[in-house]
Amino acid sequence: MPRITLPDGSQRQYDNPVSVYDVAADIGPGLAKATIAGAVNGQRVDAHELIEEDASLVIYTAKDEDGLEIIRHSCAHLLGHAIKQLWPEAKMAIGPTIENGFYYDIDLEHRLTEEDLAALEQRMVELAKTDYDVVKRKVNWQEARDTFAARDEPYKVEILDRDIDREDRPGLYHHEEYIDMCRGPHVPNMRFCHHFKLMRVSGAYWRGDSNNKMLQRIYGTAWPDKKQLKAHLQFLREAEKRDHRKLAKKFDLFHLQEEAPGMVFWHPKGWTIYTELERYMRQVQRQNGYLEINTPMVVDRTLWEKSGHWDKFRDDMFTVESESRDYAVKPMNCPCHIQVFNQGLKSYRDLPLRLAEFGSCHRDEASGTLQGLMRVRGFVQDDAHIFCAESQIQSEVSIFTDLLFEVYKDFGFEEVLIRLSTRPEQRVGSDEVWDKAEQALADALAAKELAYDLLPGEGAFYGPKIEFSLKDCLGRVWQCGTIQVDFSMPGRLDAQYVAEDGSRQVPVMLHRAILGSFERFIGILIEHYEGAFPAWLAPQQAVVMNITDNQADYAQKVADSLKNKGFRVINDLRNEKIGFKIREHTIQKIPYLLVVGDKEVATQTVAVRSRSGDDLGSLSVDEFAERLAKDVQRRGRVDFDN
RNA sequence: GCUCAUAUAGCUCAGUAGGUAGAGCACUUCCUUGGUAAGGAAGAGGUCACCGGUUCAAAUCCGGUUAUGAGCUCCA
Repeated sequence: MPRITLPDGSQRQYDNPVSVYDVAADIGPGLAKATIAGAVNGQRVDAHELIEEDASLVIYTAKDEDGLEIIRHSCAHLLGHAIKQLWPEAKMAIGPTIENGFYYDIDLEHRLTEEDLAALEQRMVELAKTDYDVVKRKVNWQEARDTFAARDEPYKVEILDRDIDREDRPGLYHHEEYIDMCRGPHVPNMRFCHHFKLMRVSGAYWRGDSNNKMLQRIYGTAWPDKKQLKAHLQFLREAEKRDHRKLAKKFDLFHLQEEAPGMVFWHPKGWTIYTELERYMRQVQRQNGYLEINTPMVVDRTLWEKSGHWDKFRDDMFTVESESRDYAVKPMNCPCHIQVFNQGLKSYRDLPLRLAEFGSCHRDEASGTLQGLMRVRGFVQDDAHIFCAESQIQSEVSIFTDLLFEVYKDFGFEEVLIRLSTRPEQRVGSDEVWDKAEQALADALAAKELAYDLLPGEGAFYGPKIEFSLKDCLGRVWQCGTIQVDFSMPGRLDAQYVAEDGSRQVPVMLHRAILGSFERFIGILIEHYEGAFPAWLAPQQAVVMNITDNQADYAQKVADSLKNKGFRVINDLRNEKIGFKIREHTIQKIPYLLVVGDKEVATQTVAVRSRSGDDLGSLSVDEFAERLAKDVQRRGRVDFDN
């Protein structure tokens, strides 16, 4: 006699066990029809699973996040159903949901082409159109294994053998003749899976291990209705236009070329953004107790051996040889910073000592990992190392976190993902030391009440880290800021200080960066602003345009006067119509367009237009300069120009 | 590094079934001096990524290399 409590607090009493679907039908036929699955006492279950005891129940429809995820998961099964019809020899691996969709990894000799993908999608459409019922059967472990062994599905058998307890009762979902194994829940009927699209095929290692066979991964996106599917595809098309590599060409910011893969040729406009960013970071660091240094780019191999980097990263380091000595181009700055720390005897009074460097680093990243500005081989970190006593860790982490968010605010970033990465398998330092380091970071985050994800095993080899990540135009996550506790390297490289009691102590080192690298951060910024940089970063802040040759001298004078005030101003005195010039510079997203005709010459003003097309009226040059100065001062904190 | 795809003028792209390359924009020159998103005309510009093979003949077919893109692995 189960008593069912619904989310609104109402209760329903039944004489016999009921399914989620039964309760939905009891509430109304519309809800019954829309029911995908449910949650009984917080546990997700299939629509037809029976509830025997008193329970709370949430009913999922396509409108719920959970319902949508189930739809996506079932689309993966649908893909499996279609694959096995078209390529019966395909071996099915796993088919989970991901953001916006799903994928299925399959082992298939035949290489799937674009046309195959279209044919596969077509078959999925046909299968889904029949609105067949999905039937779940819970079986014992042996029956599940026999089922997949009989169907020649070695990956499913391996999953059962390795990952599923012999006492478990795996769920077998029957999609007509196709059977998939899944914890579920899944949709009760394929009518929920009508709005999907297969996106691409790529390689993926079985169990995510590059020593294993590479399977073919088929990606799809799925939505509750046609409208949302269309909207998503539209979003992808729009995102493509914001791609920083595309915008870099459009705005002439930088280029990459074959002779220097993963290394950036900055053009004047891109380099202006870079140097303004650097100037800003230098100011931030000076105001926050950092001392800027600079260290060599090419350093003897023995230092890297001592630091431990040679052991772990030698394949990814560029090396050079000179007069029978081996050097490495520095892949990171920390060992060099310790060399600076080690000069002269340090006292506890010197701590925390914050050494900063815009450190140029090179890493010989695997060719397949390179990606525009986001993943490069040559880059500059806004790096700093804080040498401190153990007792100072938490406050330093805390101060740093505040500073990072202050900086990110200046760019208007709203979504920052925070993650705590803990000890990896290959590491240096004792477990005791790792315990302390991980605790220190967790405590600092807790004290700030910052929400974060835990990434076990993802830490650096010398210590755990907090990562602060931003998203690109497609929602891909890129680590930018970081702070890492390191109890190991200072000791390995003989750093010490004299403590209050006169004893020699090894300092703790905090590795930290706010932007991460200028390259990646600028890549993110280009996409974030879609090329419409706020005035303080805009390569060109204003353009002066004359209407006819008559005003050329005055236009030149206006531009010169603004340049003398320190602004980045260009003039456009070409023999073109004003509409043409406005169009060009609007497309180039220069914040301010200054038009001068006879009227402006007579009144000694400029007619100001914003890149968003607003007429800001006639201003004297001084008035305009004041306005621009204000914009520069407030940086990106306010979205002032839209 | 692995899987798949791509590589044609400065940019965006076309080039059907192998017969030594086209468009638009940009560029140069000339005309036009025009008040807020494209005025007109003419001209110049390419060893079709690179190396090799097949062929009478290769941008086109085949093999390799490099780079790029998507994803996987990696990421100090």
